[in-house]
Amino acid sequence: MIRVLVVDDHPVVRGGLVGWLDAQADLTVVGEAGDGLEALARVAELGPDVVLMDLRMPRMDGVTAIERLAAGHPAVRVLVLTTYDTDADIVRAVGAGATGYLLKDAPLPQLADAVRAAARGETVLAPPVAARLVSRMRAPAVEEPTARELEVLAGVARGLTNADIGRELFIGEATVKTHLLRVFAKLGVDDRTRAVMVAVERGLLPRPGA
Amino acid sequence: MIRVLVVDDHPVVRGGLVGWLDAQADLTVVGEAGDGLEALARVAELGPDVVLMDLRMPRMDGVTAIERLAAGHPAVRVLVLTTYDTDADIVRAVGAGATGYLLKDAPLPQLADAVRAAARGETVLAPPVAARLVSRMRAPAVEEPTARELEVLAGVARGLTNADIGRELFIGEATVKTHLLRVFAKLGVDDRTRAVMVAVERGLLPRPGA
DNA sequence: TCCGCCGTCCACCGATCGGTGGAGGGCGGA
DNA sequence: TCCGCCCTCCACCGATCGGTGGACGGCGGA
Repeated sequence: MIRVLVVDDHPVVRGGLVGWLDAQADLTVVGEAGDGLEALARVAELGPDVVLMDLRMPRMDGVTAIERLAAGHPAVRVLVLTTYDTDADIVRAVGAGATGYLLKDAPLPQLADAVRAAARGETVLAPPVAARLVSRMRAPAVEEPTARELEVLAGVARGLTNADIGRELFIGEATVKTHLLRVFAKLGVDDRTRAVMVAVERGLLPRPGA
Repeated sequence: MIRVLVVDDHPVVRGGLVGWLDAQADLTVVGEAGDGLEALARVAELGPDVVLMDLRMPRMDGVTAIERLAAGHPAVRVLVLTTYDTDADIVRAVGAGATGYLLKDAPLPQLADAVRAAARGETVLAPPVAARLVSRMRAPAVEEPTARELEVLAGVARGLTNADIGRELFIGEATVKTHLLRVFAKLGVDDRTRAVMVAVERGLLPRPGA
C-alpha cells in the first residue's frame, strides 16, 4: 500500500485528489496539507511514501518545501502537481529534488499511475514538461541573467529610471546600463519593456498579479 | 433536487467538485464539461439549474460561454469558480451575467451553500470579490483606458517604439504619444514599462505567460 | 441642439535610454 | 597559477521618450 500526502491550497483540488487516489486499491491518502509549512509537519508526523505537491501556495511555496524535504526526509518522493509549466518553475522544482512534474490538466488515471511510478523511484514528467526540459538542454546557448542583473531588471519592472536603480542598489548609473544591456542580450531583446515581459514569461521575475 | 453542471478544464478539479456536490442530499451533478463550447452543448442537452464555471479554459473561455448562456438560456444560473480575483475578470464575468463569483480556495461547504443560493436566484460573491467590486464602485475616479489606448499599450508591451506602433495602427507617432500619456494618467504611472505592468496586473492586457 | 468624449494630429523641449568600446578588480574552478 | 565570469565604472553619441499646450472632426447622449 502506497501512502500518499496531498498538498494543495485549494480544498476543491485536495478533495478531488483524495477521492480519486483513495479509491485506488493500492493507494491510501494518509493526510492533507494546505501549504508548505503544513506539508513539512505532516511528512514528519505521517511518514508518507509520496507527496503530491502544488507549487504556488501561501506561507511557504512548494519549491521551498521540496528543498526542506530533500534535506530532512530524503526517502520521501515528491511529485509536483501544478497548473503552470513555466520554465523557471520546472527547473527550480526538479533542481530542488522533485521526483516528477505533472500538470493539473492531466487525466486522473495518469495521476494514479504517476504516483505508483514515483513510489518505485521513477522520474515522471508530463510530456509538455519533458519537452521544455529537453529544449532547454538542447539550447544551452540561452544564457541566464545573473542575480544582480535580475535585481536591476526588477527595478525596471517597477518603473524606475536607470539613475533611480543605481541609487537604490548603490551603484553608478553606468553600471545599471551595463547590466541592462547584458540582460537585453541574454533575453534576445532590445528595450527595457520587452525585457521585463520576457523575464516574466520565463518566470525570472514575479508575475505582476501576485 | 438542484441540477448542477460542472465546467472546468482540470479533471482533478472536476472530480473534486462532482464528488462533493453529489454527496449533498439536495444536489445532483448532471454533467461535466472541459471548456466553454462543451458547456454550451451540455446546457442545451441537460438543462441544469446551476452551472459552476471556470473562466480560463481552452477553446472557449468562461466569460464568452456566460454571454452565450445569458442570451440563449436566461433561466440558467451561472456561478463562476476560479483561482484568480482579477478586477477585469470579475467585472467581465458579472457584466456577462454571472449570478455569483467564487474562488477556488473557498472551503467545500461554502461551495455547496453557494450553489443552493444561486439556485434560489441569489447573488453570491466571495468576500475578496465583493470587496473589489465595492472599492471599484467607490472609486469611479479610476478611469478605464479606451480600447484604442489599450491597443497602443499592447504595442508597447511587445517592445515597439512609438513610431513602430504608429505605423502598425496607421496613425501618427504624435497620436501614439497622446494615447500613451492618457493611459499613463489613467493608470497612475509615468513610464511605459510600469504602465504595461499595471495593465497586466489589472487584467487589461493578457498575461505574458499565456 | 449642444456638450463631452474619443481619436486624430502638430511643434518643441529636456530627460532618459540604447549602444559603443573600452577598463579594472575580485573570486572560484581548472 | 591562470582563465573566465561577474561586478563595477567611464565618456560620448544619436534615438527615443515624457510632457506641454494646443487644435479639429465625429459621434452619441442629455
